[in-house]
Amino acid sequence: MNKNSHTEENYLKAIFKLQEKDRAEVSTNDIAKLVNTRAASVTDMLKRLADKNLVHYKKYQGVSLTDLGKKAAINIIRKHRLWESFLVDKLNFKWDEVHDIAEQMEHVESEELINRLNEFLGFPEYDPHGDPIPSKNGVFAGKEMNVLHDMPVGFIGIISGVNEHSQSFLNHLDKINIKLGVQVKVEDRNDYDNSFWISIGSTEPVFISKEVAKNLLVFKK
Amino acid sequence: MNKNSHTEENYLKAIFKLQEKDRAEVSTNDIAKLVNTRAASVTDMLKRLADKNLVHYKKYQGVSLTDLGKKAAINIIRKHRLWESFLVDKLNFKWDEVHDIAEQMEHVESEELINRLNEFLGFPEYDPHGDPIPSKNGVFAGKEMNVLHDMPVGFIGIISGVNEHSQSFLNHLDKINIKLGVQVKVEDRNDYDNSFWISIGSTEPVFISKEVAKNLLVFKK
DNA sequence: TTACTAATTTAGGGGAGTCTAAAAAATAAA
DNA sequence: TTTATTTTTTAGACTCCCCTAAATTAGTAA
Repeated sequence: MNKNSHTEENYLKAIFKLQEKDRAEVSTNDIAKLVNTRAASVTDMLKRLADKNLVHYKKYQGVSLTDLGKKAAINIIRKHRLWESFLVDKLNFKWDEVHDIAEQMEHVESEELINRLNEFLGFPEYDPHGDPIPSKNGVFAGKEMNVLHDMPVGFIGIISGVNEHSQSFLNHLDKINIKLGVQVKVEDRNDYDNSFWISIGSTEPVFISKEVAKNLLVFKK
Repeated sequence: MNKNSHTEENYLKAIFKLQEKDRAEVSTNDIAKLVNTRAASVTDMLKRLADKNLVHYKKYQGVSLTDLGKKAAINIIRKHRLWESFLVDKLNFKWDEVHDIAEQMEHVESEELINRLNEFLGFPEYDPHGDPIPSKNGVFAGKEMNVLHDMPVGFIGIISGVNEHSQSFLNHLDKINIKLGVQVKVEDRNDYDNSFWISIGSTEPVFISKEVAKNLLVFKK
């Protein structure tokens, strides 16, 4: 993992948080507020992040994280929440005192350190504020995965796993542009054959059969 | 205490260490080596540090820390050594693995954090390398350590510190089973190359070169 | 559709910290 | 004491991240 600067990490984290909330493309102004800087500075940084393939960015269109960027963001959040747990559980800080300190500690760079810290804390699943601590692989606890097939029209979630691991199935997913981590929305379902219309991200809806829908796992958003 | 940048803190720490050793004015070149940069960059920084009243500096005359600078340097060293203790005592790192991580953690800014960490660790007086941890007020625990190299045949003592903190040196010590706290006896010394035969605890005597002997500190028993 | 407003981007510049190359001072050698 | 060598400093430039002011685009209301 190529090291990103502290500043870059803070931007990634901010974008992730906004994306989580608004489920949409993130605006320059909102980022500026969150990282406590000016819009012009944000634009500057977005270009740099795009160059490093950490965000998708088109002028005036807002940004979203790439897979790489999301991975980096989640990693920072993982570190932040583990350190918060440490501060509260081991050093007896109160839960409202730890944010600023964890904000600094989250930038310490050592995979091994975080793994050991995690173990030392007894593999906590939630931080002192009740926020889930993502695993090493970026999976958040506390969100049960559901089979897409069982979800109602209007459901919005994140593709987070598969029930079927065959070459042909995974290949099919690739073709219709379904990847782990992308957002899906159930647009419509056909009662006759239990097939679905779903939209992936912000593209045109695609058709999937019940066979596919039964093998796709989603997080509720 | 006005916050100094990470970089400034690293320079202060470096100057402190050099001053400790040579007890003289510190040279630009030596600093450059220690902070892993070029002499020109050091000169730049020295001016900035002088402006902030952290060092006494006159062109071509070398530098020394002001009281303010020394206070800041000691504070960083305190944090560094406390974090090293944490890493070894609580997270079970080996003593040769912790330096780089502590180098990052030492810059986390929170008085309260360090005080609580200190308490959590049981108010340790020495870090895992045997170096004294300065108190909040900058007082180092006193101890009369001797360089093993200067000890006569027959000397018995306790390994209590090192003069050299490189990964490779510490690793070498591990290999020949030298750890802090173990008893050593000088069995023989070879005048030709100043190498030693020493016994560690009750095992067979081992051979150490003068380079090693000069970097090992012992308490008289 | 046009005009206005809000959001975003460009242009230009600044500070911190880094670098290389060249000049100046200090030190060592002849 | 003059010369050669080493150390240190200056000069000029680069990157990262920030800023303000002005221009551009998008969105909204008339």
